[in-house]
Amino acid sequence: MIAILGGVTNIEPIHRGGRGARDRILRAAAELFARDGIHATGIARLTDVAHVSTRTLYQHFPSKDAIVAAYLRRFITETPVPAVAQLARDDLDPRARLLALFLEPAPPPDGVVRGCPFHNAAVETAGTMPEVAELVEQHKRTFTHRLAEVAAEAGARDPETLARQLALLFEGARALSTSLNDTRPVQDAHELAKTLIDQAITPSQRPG
Amino acid sequence: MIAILGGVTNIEPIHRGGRGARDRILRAAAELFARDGIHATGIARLTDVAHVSTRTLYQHFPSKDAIVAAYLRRFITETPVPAVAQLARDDLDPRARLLALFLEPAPPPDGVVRGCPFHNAAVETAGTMPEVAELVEQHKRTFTHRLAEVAAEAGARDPETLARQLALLFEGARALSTSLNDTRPVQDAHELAKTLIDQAITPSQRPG
DNA sequence: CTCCAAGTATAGCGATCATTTTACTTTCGA
DNA sequence: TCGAAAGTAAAATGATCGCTATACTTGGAG
Repeated sequence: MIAILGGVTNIEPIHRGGRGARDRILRAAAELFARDGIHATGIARLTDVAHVSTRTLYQHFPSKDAIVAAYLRRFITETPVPAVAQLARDDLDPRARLLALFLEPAPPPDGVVRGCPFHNAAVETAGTMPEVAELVEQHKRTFTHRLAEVAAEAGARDPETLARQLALLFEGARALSTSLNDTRPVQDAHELAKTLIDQAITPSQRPG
Repeated sequence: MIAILGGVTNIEPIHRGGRGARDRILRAAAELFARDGIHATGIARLTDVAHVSTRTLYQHFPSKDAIVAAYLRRFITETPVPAVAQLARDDLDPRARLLALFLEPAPPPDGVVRGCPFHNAAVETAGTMPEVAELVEQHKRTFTHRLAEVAAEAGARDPETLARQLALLFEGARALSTSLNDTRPVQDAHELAKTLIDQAITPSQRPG
């Protein structure tokens, strides 16, 4: 049972009293884990950026692994990855929502392009954190499922197949952008997605 | 100037005398970095698997970073990533070579699917190792270039575009396989690649 | 006002990191 | 055969890791 008080984002069990240390920790984690990586971000750095003492941090989380898990969970329950949030926009028709996934992301301030936080976490942890691996898998599965729903809404002949294709394209765009340190692949993915979507909606026209 | 003696793989400057410590180190690196990740692999573990003393390791490489760079360089100069090696097979026609990229990889012994070593290195180092970032970018660029060559050979109307699409698909297949810990996306990529290649070769048939 | 949870700062824990050092042994071509 | 290079084992470097412990300060509800 989740109480929603005022307009404040408050999903996790309410930690009574106190002034938002937990929140600052998670916002610091969102910034540092995504930008510098999980291994490269130590607890000390986390407490510095969050303006939180070590003790407070460990009163909110039992371990760093738990912070990593909470960091990912937040992208699911509270602040979705921006691209994924596009799927929920009610000012766009379904086709436009699918394409909005591939809008060019803002260039990173430090010049280093970073990919999907979930995928990055999977790469960094390499199966050593079962909870993280589980969260990543779950997220990618529900993401593909959401894609299929929107694809169906858009009138795709085979929504599941289109969804898997777009998921593939999305992951490829992010990953290749990271490898090349350039967001050009997102544009390529956008164009390819457009033709795939249109082919999947328009009745088949190929010979045979 | 590089001397090629006998049939032995010997590209780096010849370290006279001695019995292959350098080689064992790099083979251990290939196994451990790829499977467990770069950060998770310590020098101690590297020396254990390579059956090499710490001192010997540091007589061959100035630092761990240098080992990481050499590990990646080896995939370029000596033992290409298996999928990339498919592009060079002379028993297949160009179209089949492009498709061979997406043959299902052998399932990992430990049950943890790992993606492209170059991409993984980019994610793990997050721009903190300039030489590594440079090697990853270079590799992805030349990979796409090779794709374009084979695409041209296969008679693609626009080889560069097809190459970028296939590169996107390849990266996506590997990355999503890592995230989902399942190689299913490689099959999806295979199917999509087939239609993309055929559409790119067959004269356009779409309305307009 | 007063109490207490939530917060602060900081020192220190053992473990592990990459790297260096000391001292000794093997291999092999000249 | 003999000397130098390449190898070995193992201890110690200082730094940093995640995490704990000690001692003190705040802020807001009853």
